[in-house]
Amino acid sequence: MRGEPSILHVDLDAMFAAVEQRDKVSLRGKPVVVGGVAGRGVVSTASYEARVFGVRSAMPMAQARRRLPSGTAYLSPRFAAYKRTSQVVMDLLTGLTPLVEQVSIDEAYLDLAAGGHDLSPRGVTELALRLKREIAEATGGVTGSVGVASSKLLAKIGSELHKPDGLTVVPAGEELTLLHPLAVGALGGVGPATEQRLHRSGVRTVGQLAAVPLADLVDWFGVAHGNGLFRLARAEDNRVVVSEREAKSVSAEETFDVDLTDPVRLQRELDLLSARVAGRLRDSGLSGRTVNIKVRHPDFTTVTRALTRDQPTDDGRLVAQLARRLLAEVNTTGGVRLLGVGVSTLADFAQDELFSLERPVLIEPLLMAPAPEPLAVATETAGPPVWRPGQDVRHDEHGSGWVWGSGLGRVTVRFEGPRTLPGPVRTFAVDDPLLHTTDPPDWTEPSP
DNA sequence: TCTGGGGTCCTAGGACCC
DNA sequence: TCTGGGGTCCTAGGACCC
Repeated sequence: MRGEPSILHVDLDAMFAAVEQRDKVSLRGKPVVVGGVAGRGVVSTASYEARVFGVRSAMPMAQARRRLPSGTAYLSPRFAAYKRTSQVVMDLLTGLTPLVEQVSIDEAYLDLAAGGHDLSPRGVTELALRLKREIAEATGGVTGSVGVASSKLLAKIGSELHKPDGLTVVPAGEELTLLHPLAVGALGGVGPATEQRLHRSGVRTVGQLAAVPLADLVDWFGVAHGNGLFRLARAEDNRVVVSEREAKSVSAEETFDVDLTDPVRLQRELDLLSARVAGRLRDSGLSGRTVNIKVRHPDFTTVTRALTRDQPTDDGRLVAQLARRLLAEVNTTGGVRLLGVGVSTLADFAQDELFSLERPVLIEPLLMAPAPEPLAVATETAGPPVWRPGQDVRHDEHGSGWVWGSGLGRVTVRFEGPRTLPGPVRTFAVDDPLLHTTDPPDWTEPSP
């Protein structure tokens, strides 16, 4: 918590619906719902006209239809349009300060202290009003709600307080006055489960939460969450505004209109999801070592399986192969409602000079040699020499050797162990590295 | 015609290493 | 030779956010 209200939170109001109403005049003033229109879809965003009927984000679309009057527009999301609008707003924000943290397509935190602004309550109020005006003008009528306070916690609560098109400035020193009467659910990180547990102990407001001993909170929620709640209830929040965040995982999933049972169909869906994930990895210049799958059964129970390799990949076929192996561990005879594929433990190839030209591949197991004879291997490629001779060799206690590396073209591998049988020279084509990519066997580092 | 899709963070237990 | 303790990595599940 800072000594002045220097953190600003902007949240665009019902953004998906607002963009649709902006782009289509006939939708203005009418209930609009954007989301999954098909059988098992849910509401992404309901316009304020639709919220009057109790429709909310994440509500099943079927339920929303039962509540809403005829004449309501049910629309599939147009993400490209929302992204363009989002970018217009983000550009405005970066004009105010270099320290902008985009939380989602329609939300961001700004550190005004990094922008050299007048941080008095009056100064930030004028700045926020100007920003709101500029957002509405630049987007053609999409409004944003703004909160300015001494911490992320209070700024976010402030932007929520007078939606839509709202503005709340919390002067330093008034944080607790604002915070304590609120319901515990207003705190970020307090979802249905936490709220229920708190209610069970008679804790309904943030003020009541602030009276709960730390030991109880840790007991109920664990160390991290317990401590977090204890601090938030006191408006203690030192979280900084971070402009760049590294991705930790990439995933794709799909809920089927009808539960799937056909194993062939399941494998095909898995392949498609794997290709989607791998494509997005490559688009971002990323690759990952862990492949995850997610299976949701018809009764909504969800299981995950994961497998971590030694080397990262962004190859859809390899991801699919590993995903299939994981799926084989899951009982799908009762049907599958949702299937998901993810890749995590991400690596950034661009940072590794050795791999800057080509993607790494694992060449098939090459040689059996008597243990504990160390293997020395020289490799050459017709293309750029991406292997350093003698390096990148792995072998296990049984003497099996593998070569890691990257590159296309013909690769010659010579085995030059001092007492190894005269090394066979093997040459093989790596014109398609994917075909030579195999699952890494377990291996141990050669002892020096 | 209940319950999306993309993420992040935390926990707990086991394996493994020193 | 009745028994350690810390650290790291991995897996599975769950809560939460937009």
